Amino acid sequence: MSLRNEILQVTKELLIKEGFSKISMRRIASRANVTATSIYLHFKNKDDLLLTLIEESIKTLKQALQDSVNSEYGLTDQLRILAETYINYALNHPQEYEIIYMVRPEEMPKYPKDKFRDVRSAYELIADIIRESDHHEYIEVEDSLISAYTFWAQLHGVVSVILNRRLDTRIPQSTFIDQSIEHIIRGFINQKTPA
Amino acid sequence: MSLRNEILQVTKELLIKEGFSKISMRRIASRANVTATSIYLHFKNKDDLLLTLIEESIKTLKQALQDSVNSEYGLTDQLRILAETYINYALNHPQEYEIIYMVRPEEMPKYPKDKFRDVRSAYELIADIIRESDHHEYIEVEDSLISAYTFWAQLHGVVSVILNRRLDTRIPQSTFIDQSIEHIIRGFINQKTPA
Amino acid sequence: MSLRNEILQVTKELLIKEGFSKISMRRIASRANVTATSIYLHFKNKDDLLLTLIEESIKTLKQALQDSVNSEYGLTDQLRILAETYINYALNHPQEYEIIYMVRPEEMPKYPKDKFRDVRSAYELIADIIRESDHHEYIEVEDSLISAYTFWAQLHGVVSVILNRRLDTRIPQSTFIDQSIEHIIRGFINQKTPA
Amino acid sequence: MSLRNEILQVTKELLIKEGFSKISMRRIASRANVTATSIYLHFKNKDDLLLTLIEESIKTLKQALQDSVNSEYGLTDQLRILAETYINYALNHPQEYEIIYMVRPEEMPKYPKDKFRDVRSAYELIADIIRESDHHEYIEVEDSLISAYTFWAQLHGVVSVILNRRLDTRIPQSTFIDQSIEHIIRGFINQKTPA
DNA sequence: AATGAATGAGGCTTCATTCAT
DNA sequence: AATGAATGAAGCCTCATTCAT
Repeated sequence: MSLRNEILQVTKELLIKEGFSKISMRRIASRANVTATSIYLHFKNKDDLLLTLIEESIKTLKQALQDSVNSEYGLTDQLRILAETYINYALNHPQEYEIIYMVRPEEMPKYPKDKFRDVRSAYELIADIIRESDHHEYIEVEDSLISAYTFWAQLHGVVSVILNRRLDTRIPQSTFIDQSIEHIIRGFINQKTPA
Repeated sequence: MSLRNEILQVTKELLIKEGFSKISMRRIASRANVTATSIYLHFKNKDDLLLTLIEESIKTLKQALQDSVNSEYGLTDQLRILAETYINYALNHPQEYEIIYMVRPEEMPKYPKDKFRDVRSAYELIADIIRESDHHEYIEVEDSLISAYTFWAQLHGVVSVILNRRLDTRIPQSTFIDQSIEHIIRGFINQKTPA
Repeated sequence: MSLRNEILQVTKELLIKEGFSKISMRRIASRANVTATSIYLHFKNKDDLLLTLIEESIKTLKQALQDSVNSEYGLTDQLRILAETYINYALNHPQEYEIIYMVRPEEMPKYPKDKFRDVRSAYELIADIIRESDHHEYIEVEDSLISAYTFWAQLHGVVSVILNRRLDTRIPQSTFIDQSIEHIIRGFINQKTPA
Repeated sequence: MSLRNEILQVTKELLIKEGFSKISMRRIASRANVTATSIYLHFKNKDDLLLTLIEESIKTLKQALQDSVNSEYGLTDQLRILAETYINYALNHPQEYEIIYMVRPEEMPKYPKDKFRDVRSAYELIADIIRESDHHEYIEVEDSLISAYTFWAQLHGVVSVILNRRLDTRIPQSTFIDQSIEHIIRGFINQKTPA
């Protein structure tokens, strides 16, 4: 593995293990068995390194979602698969997920706006799926973009609770996930609350 | 305002404006127009200061939720009101919310376990409401605790998206909130996904 | 006990328990259950407090030595009793001993010269005893002052080793003391090294 | 001179000139005309710096003692030479001596046990010499280890008095040393105190 | 491509002391 | 006689970064 990639990898690990505030050039360097100075041969500065990380992470999440799209699924199945994909990605790549969604913009100096736009395009993907669905009879879609965000927000909530270790220890994680997905999907079905 | 309160206030502001990692005793002191040393007259150390903040924030959130409980409501109404209360609290007290739920445990050295338990008791409140409801015919409650966490996770997702400024600028915040609550409540109604 | 005495007592305890460098006005105050400010009501400043401590400690050591002098003893017995008294005092009042002899003058800002002179008068006491002794046949006393210092130096060495916890744990302290006193006394007996 | 050595040297000087409690990273740096940060390029932290100093000092003392051992000497001569070597070392390397014996363990956080053992091995050296001597008829050696400690304690006392500047100014230092060595050696000769 | 040395800023914390009450 | 609030200096240490090699 090239040093550049090693640095990126190490940084991801540090991020998830010790949190954003504990990331330092020295720590990264030490983990990668190089001098802090060496990092500057591959990245302009700390911001550059972190932004590179963000970019790459966004790319892999988008790819994972796109790979789970199949026009042959019905809408419900498609949403369920998207939800599962999303949650799986987040739990299997907590570092990347952390970087994309859980690091507050304020902590990221000079986080450029076009990166944000890049992240948003992931929701467009979900919005497209909902919009293009044939199954309008089943679903509430006054506005597919809002629905996409609603869908995502709920998924993000589920993931956050787990990644932040706020889930009650008495609850098995898989049960929580299954039931959450069930709730989320059901919320999208076009049935008004019974009178 | 007493200096103690001023320090707490300033810290909250710093937290929301610049993020957790930018909080420092010097910065807090400077904002409060005192020497860093003076903070130690009111708090044992940085942890003590942050934990005080956490404790107080948890208290106010729990109070807000408790105040919104009324046994005369039907379950749906009660859940809706809880959801609204929760989201309103988070948006009106972003600093407090941030402290309670969005700061990663890793960033909080020695975050004591009993504080965690304190936070959890807020979910128990929700769990109790679901459990004690008369309206079992309407709701899926195989396990009220899991349901409470699911409910909370979804609310947390909605709040996170907004507080983290990840909501698409084309979407009005209030519309997003209303629709999200609708989805969440609907997900709890006892209707299986149509075959 | 008056607060003034309480402060002196607490300071002595701190000195022996935590070492000179750990003594601080705040720590002293906290141990005495008063505010740091209160110390300044009884002592001009930290130096004043420490010097008071020194003065009082010197006084008690001198008194102990003087009390162990009895003109009816023979020289050897008198020296042995002085040695025992000295070592006992040091071990029973380690704080005072520490203050008098083991704190380096450099650590004690503005340690006044007349205080040093006061300490020295303790050796004069020993010197006097040696000088006035009838038993010149037994002892090497070309210069009683030097002898007094030699005597003291050896006692001090014994005490230092114990107080500094440098004595090998395999050696019982009492055995070490007994044997040391034996050696010291014997060194004073007027017998040339066998050819 | 390398900065590392310069730092060690400067620290030794500070120790003897201002005392242990006045040693600070800033002061050391300032004396060495570098930033405090630079010290950390050569030593992990303050303890590491001090322990390095200790280790090196112990090594040189042990070497000096070992070099003065010669199996051709008689015991008395050997002890006298050891005593002279010891005192000479202490007076010529006061900083090192200070570090090894006069700094209280309490002041030295995390002073590792194996370092203590290292120091002790110096006494074992003396104990060995006494034990292996042919001249048992002349000497009291119920327990050579205790004798070694007694011997050392007395030497240490002599050195302490001088290094702590407690020797009466009327007494020439060399006279004091000569006479002290005489006393110490004589104390070891196998003659009971006359009845 | 990589390093070692260095720095200035800033992190948390404790210090002795003063001042108004 | 005692306190609480406050300060400026200093303690140890880590940071991101630069520069010469």
